Amino acid sequence: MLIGELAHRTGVSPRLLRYYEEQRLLHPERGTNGYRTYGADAPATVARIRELLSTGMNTDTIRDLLPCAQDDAPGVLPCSRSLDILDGQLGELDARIEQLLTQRALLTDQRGATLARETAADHS
DNA sequence: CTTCTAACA
DNA sequence: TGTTAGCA
Repeated sequence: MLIGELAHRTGVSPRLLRYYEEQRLLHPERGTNGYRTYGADAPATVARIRELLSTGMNTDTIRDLLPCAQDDAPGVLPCSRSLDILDGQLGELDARIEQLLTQRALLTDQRGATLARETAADHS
C-alpha cells in the first residue's frame, strides 16, 4: 500500500510516517515511480510504534524493541534483550519520579513558608 | 489527484 | 509537525 492508504488506516499523517522512516522505525520498499510501498504488516507496526512512543521511549529505544514486537501479539514483547530494555526504561522512569517527588517536597515547603508570611502580614 | 524532497510567515 | 513549493 502507498503512504496515503497507510496514513488513512493508521490515522498517522504521511509527514510523520516519513519521519518514522527517517528514524529507521519503518522500512518501506520503493516502487519504480519512487513511491514508498508498505507491506500488509505496516499498520500493525505503526500501532506498535505509537504504543511504545506513548510510554515515553525515544526512537532509538523503540528501534531496538521493534524487531521483538512482531505484529499480531497482544501488546507486549518477549525477545531476548527486550526485558532488559524494558527494565532499563522502568529504571529511568523511577529515577524521574523520585526527582519529581523531591521537587514537589521543596515546592510544598516554599508554599508553606509563603503562607506563613501571608498570615504574619495579616496580623501585623 | 497522489507522492517526493526540501525548507520555513 | 504542519505546510508549502515545484516536480514527476
